[in-house]
Amino acid sequence: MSGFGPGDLFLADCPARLAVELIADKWTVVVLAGLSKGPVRHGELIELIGGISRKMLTQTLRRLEAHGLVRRHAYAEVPPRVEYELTPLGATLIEPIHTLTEWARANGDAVLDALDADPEPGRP
Amino acid sequence: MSGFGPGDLFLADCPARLAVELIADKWTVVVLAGLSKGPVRHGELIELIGGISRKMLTQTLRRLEAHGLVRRHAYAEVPPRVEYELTPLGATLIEPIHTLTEWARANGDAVLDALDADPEPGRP
DNA sequence: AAGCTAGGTTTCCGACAGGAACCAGCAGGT
DNA sequence: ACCTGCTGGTTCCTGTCGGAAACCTAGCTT
Repeated sequence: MSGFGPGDLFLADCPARLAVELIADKWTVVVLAGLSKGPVRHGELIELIGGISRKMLTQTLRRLEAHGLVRRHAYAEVPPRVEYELTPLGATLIEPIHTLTEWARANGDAVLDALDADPEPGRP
Repeated sequence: MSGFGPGDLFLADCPARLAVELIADKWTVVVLAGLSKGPVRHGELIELIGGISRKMLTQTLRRLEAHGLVRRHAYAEVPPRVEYELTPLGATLIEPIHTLTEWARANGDAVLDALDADPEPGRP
């Protein structure tokens, strides 16, 4: 059943758990996907992603930068220009994320169907 | 660079985005990993995972159940016994999650190092 | 002088995460 | 009879977080 071994399951405190919490965030995965094609500007990400506020974009990018997954490059121009790109470490995260989004693309509808069929309003 | 195509990046509203938001939650990934070995009881998950409250466990499981990824089985015994197990759909999610946790296990320390080296407290 | 640009920050408010305490319902001990 | 314990779940309360909108910087254009 392709599971995780007994002590293999990451419990509290192990670094795997921290890393999972890193990306288990509403926007992180989407932002990383947006960066996967190469350097992108702040504004480009805003309209590429759709639905994210500037505040959350900046916040997410700063956190990724602090974790060494993203590098920020600000050009001293007017109007200002800022580009973000994945670090080598960050690039290694694209593959797992890609696996995930492929699953989502394949099974998203099934999830939607279940959600649509299930809604037992009350449970005694 | 193994990216996502131009229109391939999931934007708002596509089902992939919804599915990603499904699992982009603090506990969902960990709970699914905990279920990957077969039927597990509520209390077992509590102590297996460590750090999750009963409330959040129940909440997460209910949501996964509503999305068709988990099935709940309550035995009419005393003391009560409730087991949770993955549905076939839910089982298909284990592989992507496994890819993710493998990445986490391999790169968790690098992330920790970056986090530890970076902390530029203030940016003007 | 007013307005545009692009990235970022601040302010405010509603929603939610999370811990602690409580509940149901019956078995077994005293 | 009474009390206590086991297990899963729910309610209450509070700290934190997400999101919208306004404001900021700093130069160039009108």
